[in-house]
Amino acid sequence: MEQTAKRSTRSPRYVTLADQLAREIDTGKYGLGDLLPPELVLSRSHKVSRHTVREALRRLTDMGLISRRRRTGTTITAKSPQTRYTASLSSIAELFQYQEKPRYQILSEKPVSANAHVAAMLGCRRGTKWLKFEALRHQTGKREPISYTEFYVDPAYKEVGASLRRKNPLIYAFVERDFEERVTEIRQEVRAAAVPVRAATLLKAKPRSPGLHIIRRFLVHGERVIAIASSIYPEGRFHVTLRWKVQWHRERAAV
Amino acid sequence: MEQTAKRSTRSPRYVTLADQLAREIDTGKYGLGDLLPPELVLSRSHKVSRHTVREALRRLTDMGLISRRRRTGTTITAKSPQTRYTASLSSIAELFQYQEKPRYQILSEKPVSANAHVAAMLGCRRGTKWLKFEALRHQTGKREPISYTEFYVDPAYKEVGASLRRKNPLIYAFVERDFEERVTEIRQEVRAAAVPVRAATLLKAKPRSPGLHIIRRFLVHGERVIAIASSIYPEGRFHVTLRWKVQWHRERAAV
DNA sequence: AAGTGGTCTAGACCACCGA
DNA sequence: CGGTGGTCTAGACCACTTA
Repeated sequence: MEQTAKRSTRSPRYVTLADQLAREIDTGKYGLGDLLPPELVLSRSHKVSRHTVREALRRLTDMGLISRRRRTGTTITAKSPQTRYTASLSSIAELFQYQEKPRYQILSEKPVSANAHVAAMLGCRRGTKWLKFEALRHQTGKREPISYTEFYVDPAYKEVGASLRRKNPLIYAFVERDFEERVTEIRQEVRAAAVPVRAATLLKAKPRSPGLHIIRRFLVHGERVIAIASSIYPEGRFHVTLRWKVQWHRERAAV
Repeated sequence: MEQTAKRSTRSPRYVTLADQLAREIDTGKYGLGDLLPPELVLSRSHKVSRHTVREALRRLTDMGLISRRRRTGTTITAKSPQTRYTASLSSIAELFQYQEKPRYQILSEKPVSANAHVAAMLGCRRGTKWLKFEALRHQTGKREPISYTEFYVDPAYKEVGASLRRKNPLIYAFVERDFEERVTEIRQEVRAAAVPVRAATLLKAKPRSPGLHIIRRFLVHGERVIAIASSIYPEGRFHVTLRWKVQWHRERAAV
């Protein structure tokens, strides 16, 4: 086998190699939790440079098939690709999909202790302490508010209170400023819900009319919830849009 | 400057370089649409190997700051990071968030020509031809259907018709099987909507009660729409969940 | 035709961390 | 301590694309 082999395929070697390894993982040559051979071994056995091996393994990592640790080696973490499509967010602000700067009107602020209902919604134990805010979001030029939000913040994050107590606070802005560096994960739930009577009054919407109920949980270290926003949007005032794009392409059969 | 310089920082060189370039882009040394110097120039001017430059540029690409094309060069596409949080989908099936295999019941099938309303929803010109299906999605163990879906498919994709005409078709399955290789983008819209009378009857739901209206557009080549699913989910039967995770971390000041 | 990014090799040293 | 992946160098040829 010479240097350039034949490579009738147009694919780079690292793609060919990645595909081959992916197939071997899928067909059971390596099982979940098994170790892939070290880079140098793969390099020798496949007659490519270590760089090419690393490029291939990077590809498998992007597919979510393997995870790598020094000294330990390369572990199989999945048998088939995990992340074919991805959507992205440039900032927390975008999660709320503002076209322009929104204004928030804080209606109330008080410390609360989670009762059963709140505990369920917040995914915490009963009795946990939270700082609760009620707010209306307004859009310039519109008479009716866009949404009614109940905002729960871990009391440990006191600076949030100060941010919100400012006149004309920007909830998203405070989240950005105070949290963005720390928030490692955001979980979002979107449901259909009738607009509750109290919210409807504040929102100038028809009580029990259709609405979106969106809960957004902000986590640090991927597990601890530090803030939750539970929002009601009456029909027609807001919608969630998402663009999923393919992250990588399957190679065409062959081999 | 020696080989190893001083590097009091623990960061690899490609990270340092990426951060420096990101800062230069942010502070206006390079403007939107400008070209970054070629790899070889950066390699010489920063006294690092081309490989290190490429690693740094890969990082900037991941941040969405630059896009690269052969012969043309490296173009600045944003002044600040674009994709701090990402969500992922392992397959098209997951878009519909099935816990188990759903069953679809096809109610009707007919060719249609887009009228104004359909054209608006599908984002196409009036008069465009589509193959339209109506379907109910059932979940085993539940008496009521989960959703009512109007499905529009580009007639060019005939095999879809065949797939759907099979007994007990799996819409997601056909999308997977017939489309997955080609679909490069999916756009999803989630709105609040009252359940229309016809859908309510089929779904055994209260007419005009709150529901989710979800439109999913399937695109090839990132622009041509080949299929659209417009679904109604009555309250309590379905919800959309998303997990956004930080993709990369800002480097700590320094430098 | 020429210059860009894309791929690839052969080597080297380093940092981490489990045995 | 030794072996792993992580970083880095100095080269080379290739493929694409547009001026």
